[in-house]
Amino acid sequence: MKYWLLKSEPSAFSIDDLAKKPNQTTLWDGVRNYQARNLLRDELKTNDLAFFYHSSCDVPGIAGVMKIVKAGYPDPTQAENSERWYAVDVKLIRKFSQIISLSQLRENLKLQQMVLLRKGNRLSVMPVTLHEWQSIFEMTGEDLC
DNA sequence: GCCAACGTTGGC
DNA sequence: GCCAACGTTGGC
Repeated sequence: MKYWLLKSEPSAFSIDDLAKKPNQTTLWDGVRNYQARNLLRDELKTNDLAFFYHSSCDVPGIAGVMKIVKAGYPDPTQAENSERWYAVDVKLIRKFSQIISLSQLRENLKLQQMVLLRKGNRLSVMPVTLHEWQSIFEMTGEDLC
């Protein structure tokens, strides 16, 4: 099993929006970047886990955890009959009691190598190592998923 | 609103 | 293939 981080602007779709979806499940669509697309199409697998990251908002950071419940398939929001862009289905597993803010993540020396924290990073789908996953759960004080 | 850092486009 | 111009992302 692998670990991921998926970004969304909460003004467009937040973790609370996901919580309101039937079965707390939705498709993660609209990714229009080839590197992120390749990960969605080829690497994210059913039962992988992913952080839900809130970007471009008052407190950017990690809001909770999702599970990939359907691996990559052509994004139905693109022009008809194209297979250029891909989506996955995600299910909410847990909303953290508090956002793990970007500034907190930057302060954690164990996360210095995290893709999210690298200068200029703009990927909306990115891998998270097991070590990083565990370190972030230590920051939450919650039980590991 | 600003701007750095990337990604994409399109002329050559 | 190069690169300038432009568009987007996303933190601040």
